[in-house]
Amino acid sequence: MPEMPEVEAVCRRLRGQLVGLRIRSARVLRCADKALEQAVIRRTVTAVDRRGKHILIRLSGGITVHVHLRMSGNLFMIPDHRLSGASARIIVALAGGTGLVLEDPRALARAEAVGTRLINGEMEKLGPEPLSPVFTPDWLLEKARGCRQPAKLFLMDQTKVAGLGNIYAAEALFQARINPRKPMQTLARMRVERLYSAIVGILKDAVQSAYLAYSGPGDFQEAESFPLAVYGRQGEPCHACGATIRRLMQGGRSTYYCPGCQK
DNA sequence: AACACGACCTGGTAGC
DNA sequence: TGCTACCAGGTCGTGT
Repeated sequence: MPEMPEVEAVCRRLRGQLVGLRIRSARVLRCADKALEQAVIRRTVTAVDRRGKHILIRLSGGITVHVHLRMSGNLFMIPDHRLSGASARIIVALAGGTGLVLEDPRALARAEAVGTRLINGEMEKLGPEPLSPVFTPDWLLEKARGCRQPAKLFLMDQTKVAGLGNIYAAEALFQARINPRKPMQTLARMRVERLYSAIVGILKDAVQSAYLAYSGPGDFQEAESFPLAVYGRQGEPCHACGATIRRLMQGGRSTYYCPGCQK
């Protein structure tokens, strides 16, 4: 479910509530190896970082809890660690009695306790953060050169740009008026620049709205107040040109696009 | 190298 | 109502 903006909202919220707290105990029900319980006990949370869609909870002693929410995961604090919900997969009891919960009805989320240096090395394999200065039109242009990948799959590829998922990739392509099937190498410079602007613009807005809407528990769908131009709208008219929004399959996922606007 | 596809999981919903 | 089929914001491993 969550893409970068939702993961960012999760991290910002956790950062304020979790940093400085000591872990009393942890209970792994699913989604992680049992070894995590012993790896985190009696350690203190020093920071909460994000890289792409990955959440990195830094602990004292050079340990990081690496969490990926995948499709339906959520991570939030509860006032009492004994009162977690039905789909709680990992429950961490903190000093003061509060709790940190990894919740995921589908149990596809994953967590692991690893060495901080090791996981930082792994994260280097990801593409740049789209809202960081490293991500530039030239960088995108360079990556697009000689790349035969369809534009949609390129945007979903976390080693190209970190954090875009199925929704925002589709929305960015719509805004840039690029057909999702178009191979990256065939895009003229101007269109790549337009794509760059669309990615940055959409993610900035989405981060803002995800942060304002996100309250911890509950799901992101309800919290989603970001206006979607094409995603999930197949059969409906395009707001820009009136053509019917279509759905196609790419890499086993649905892609939504406007055949009138996106050439 | 570049793709397709199944696996991992459960829940919601549309259609009969 | 109750069943089935399909769909879901992600990633990985395997096979062609």
